[in-house]
Amino acid sequence: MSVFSTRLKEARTQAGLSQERLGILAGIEEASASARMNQYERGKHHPDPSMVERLAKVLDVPEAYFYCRGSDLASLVTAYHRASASKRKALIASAQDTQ
Amino acid sequence: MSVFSTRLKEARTQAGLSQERLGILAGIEEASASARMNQYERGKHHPDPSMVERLAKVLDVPEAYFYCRGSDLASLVTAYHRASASKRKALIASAQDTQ
DNA sequence: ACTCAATACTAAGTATTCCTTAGTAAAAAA
DNA sequence: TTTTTTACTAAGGAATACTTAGTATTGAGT
Repeated sequence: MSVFSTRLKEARTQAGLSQERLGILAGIEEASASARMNQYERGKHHPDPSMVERLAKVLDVPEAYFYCRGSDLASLVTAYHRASASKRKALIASAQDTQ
Repeated sequence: MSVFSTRLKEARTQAGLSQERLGILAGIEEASASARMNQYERGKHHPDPSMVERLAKVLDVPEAYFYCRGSDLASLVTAYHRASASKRKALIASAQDTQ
């Protein structure tokens, strides 16, 4: 399965949403939400950037999350996304310093 | 301009490559590398995941980099990508702990 | 086990987007 | 200024996504 599919399913199940419900919340027509979301999650098709943005918003993850290969990086970007401004600053700072 | 376009140009110029040269290094036919890369960088078209992967490899960034809205997150994921295993571990750890 | 409802999934055709071709425009180097 | 490199674009053919119309599968309730 593709990285995108894996992360999408991960975040969706975490949020406790069905494929169809997530699609509707992200603005897809009711009639096609189920099929489209399933195609994304099975890796049959890949959504365009504006759909990725809407999915990210509903799931409270940054768009970058969907493209993280390792679960370690995925958790890092999600933690950063959900963190306070001061914690974000601390993370950036420690990422910058060599060693 | 789209987030993708912005990050692509940023990493390409950082690497000191022309649009065409980057495209060729990423495996695009010489004849169409210039046009395609320009379309990506101007936001006219968006490459599929396998092309994103090849561009990321050439530019030494994680795929997620191209989808980072803020330059702060972009620098975080790039730093993580280029860091040693032990530094990665440290970043993950500090991201996990609350506060 | 059986039924009903919800959820997951799929094929096929139309709609949309991308990739290639064939160039022009702009910038940099000689 | 001329040449070369780099950036950029329109248009059509090629490939991919979206919609429709369903079929499986799972889970809850009886």
